[in-house]
Amino acid sequence: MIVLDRKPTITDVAKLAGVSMKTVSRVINKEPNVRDELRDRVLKAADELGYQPNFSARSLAGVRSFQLAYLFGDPGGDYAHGVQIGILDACRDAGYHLVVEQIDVDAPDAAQRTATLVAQLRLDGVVLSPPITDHRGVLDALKRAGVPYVRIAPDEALDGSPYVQMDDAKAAEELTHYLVDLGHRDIGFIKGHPRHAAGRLRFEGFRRAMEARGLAVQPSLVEQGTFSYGSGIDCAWRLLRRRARPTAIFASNDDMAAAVAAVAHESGIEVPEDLTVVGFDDAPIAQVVWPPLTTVCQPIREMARAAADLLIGRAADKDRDSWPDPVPHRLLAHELRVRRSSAPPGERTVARARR
Amino acid sequence: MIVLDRKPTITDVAKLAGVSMKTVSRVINKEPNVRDELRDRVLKAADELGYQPNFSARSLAGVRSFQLAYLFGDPGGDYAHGVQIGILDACRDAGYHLVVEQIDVDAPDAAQRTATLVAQLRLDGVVLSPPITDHRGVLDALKRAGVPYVRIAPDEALDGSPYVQMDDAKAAEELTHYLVDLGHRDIGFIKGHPRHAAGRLRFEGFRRAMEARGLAVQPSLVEQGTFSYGSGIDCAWRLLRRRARPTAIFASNDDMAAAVAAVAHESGIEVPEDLTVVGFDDAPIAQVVWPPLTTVCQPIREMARAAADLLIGRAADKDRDSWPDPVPHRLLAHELRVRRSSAPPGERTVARARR
DNA sequence: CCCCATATTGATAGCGCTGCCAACGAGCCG
DNA sequence: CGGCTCGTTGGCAGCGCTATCAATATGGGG
Repeated sequence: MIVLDRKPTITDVAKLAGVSMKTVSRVINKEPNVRDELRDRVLKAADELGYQPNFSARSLAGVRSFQLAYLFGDPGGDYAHGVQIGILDACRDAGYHLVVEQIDVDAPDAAQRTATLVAQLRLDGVVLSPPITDHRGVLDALKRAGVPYVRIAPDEALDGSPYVQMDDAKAAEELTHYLVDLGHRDIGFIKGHPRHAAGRLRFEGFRRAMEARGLAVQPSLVEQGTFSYGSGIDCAWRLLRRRARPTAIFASNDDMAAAVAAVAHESGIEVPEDLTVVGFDDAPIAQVVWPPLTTVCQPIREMARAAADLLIGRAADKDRDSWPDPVPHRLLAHELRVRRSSAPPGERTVARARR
Repeated sequence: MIVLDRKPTITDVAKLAGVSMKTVSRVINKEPNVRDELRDRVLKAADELGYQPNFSARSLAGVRSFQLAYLFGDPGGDYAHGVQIGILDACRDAGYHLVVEQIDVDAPDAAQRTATLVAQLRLDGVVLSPPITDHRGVLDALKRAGVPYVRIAPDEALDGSPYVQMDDAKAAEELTHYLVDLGHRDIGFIKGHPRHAAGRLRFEGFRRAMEARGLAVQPSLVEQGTFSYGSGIDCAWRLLRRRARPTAIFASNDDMAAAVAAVAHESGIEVPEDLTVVGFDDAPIAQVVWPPLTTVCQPIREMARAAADLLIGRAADKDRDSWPDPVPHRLLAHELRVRRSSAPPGERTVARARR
């Protein structure tokens, strides 16, 4: 181990290894056409000096920056945090760094903020998650700047950019079939935020499954939520104080399902004895409320990882200035998680619902 | 608005404004000693071109990078997310960017990962939150690299670096006094992770308050948790199946308090009628369990903001290569949040506890 | 045995910006 | 009025790296 009075540069490594700077650069960047002997010498020299490339210089001089950015909207979310962890997994493996930025979807300057970000930082790619994944202005700013981006769980998939998603509709179908198989007929549904694709798709899956079983979706049992716990509380009250109360409630996410459980509890309705409650996402809250929620596990972390990997892979593929055709996308598998918030409807509750 | 066929550079702005690059640089960086007239001309030119400085070039050429990093350990946490939002608030205002990195405290390469990070990226500062805020190896790596850092809620405050915290002990004292004032005498306590300062301080505050009121801390009513929901479950079981059950339980954070509420519920013990449960932090979970938890609001976001502001302020203060004396630190105010999980002990429960 | 395609290596010119220092004028003191 | 400081502006080197292209070596076909 050799210690310099300053951070070692590529020049130091080159001198020590007795090769040119360019050869060192080739080795560091794993470029081909370097003899094994030289490669070893360079690697050894770099190791002895504890050399680490300077990312600012790299991105200034070259076409790659080894930097991704993650734009998220929701300042509160487990969701955003999960996505971030997934991206970081990918970055760690690829030697990338991650810059994060929080952008309020409803702020008028969302697009401007995005434009500024990509103008100041050379980025190899940007990952977007809902709700900004569907923000026109943000997408346009990215497109104009020529920065590749991948959308997670996008609304209109067809903006020509790659995306990563799970099959929300199919998962909702499966969950609904599960409820019907338990014996539920009068199933309440709490929709998600109208602007989120996931919300629409989950309802669509529910609708399809009900239809497939010859059951009607009763409009009076469908409430419009926004994915927030608070909206779940409101919807739950409306649903539970009907005289013909449903025997099961399908909430479009776990936050709202947790809210339903809370309202039920407060109303003296036992879950799952008097009411089955199911959620969606398998968020942390699902295992922390009483009873733990039956839900669908959304592979957030894996989706985010896949998104970042697409970006990193593309950046590695030099001299490409557009995505391959067809545009890459990934569909990740979900999984039904049956916990204690679901059970067959009791006699009592069926009678009440039928009344 | 003038459009070039490439991103405008400082040279473009200089030409348009009819001044030297250096003057543009001065204006962009808000340096003094530029005549107002020139400043206006430069600003106007920059605006017309839509000029944005290139951060890579800035950090390569200069001594500032306008970049902070946030190192966090816990991959699951609301806490880490809250801190991040606070840092982003500060960054947004100061025109900084934030790089994030997740480092497992227990991984043997934590220090190495930190060293690599700071060797690759020129950083104006690093924010640390528990538990890595107390990781010796990480702190040493930062010190060796000469990168300023601020610790949030540090354990041993005296490593000579600035820190931001709340008064955990005092808050715990207040919460305990509140419980005693309600009439509770037999109060169970669930400690936090032994390696976290916050855990120790909260217990210390509890102990002091009990002593001040002439009450004994019963060792049999003190359990060691780890801040996790799961550990809360275990501790709650142990506490609640004693024949002399406490009338109140003080959990060192909200996750564990939520666990206590869940166990109580499962055991047929009503909260708060049969058992008062209080937590700490005012995490999202506190308002999402039933009943909502009485807790102490920890100003995470503000603490993080303050930490980032210290770093940014120091970076702005050119040619300083160490912190001013005395080393800056901030103590932020907490607040008691009384919700529905706490009530005076009922006759029945007092009788049982006394038995 | 020569020529050209291919593999391997090096020299050099910047990338866009800031640090340093020189240049210049104005104001001030003695 | 000389010599000084201070405020203001510009010139230029160079941060650490990669892209480009030239230079050289290697090998096969004609």
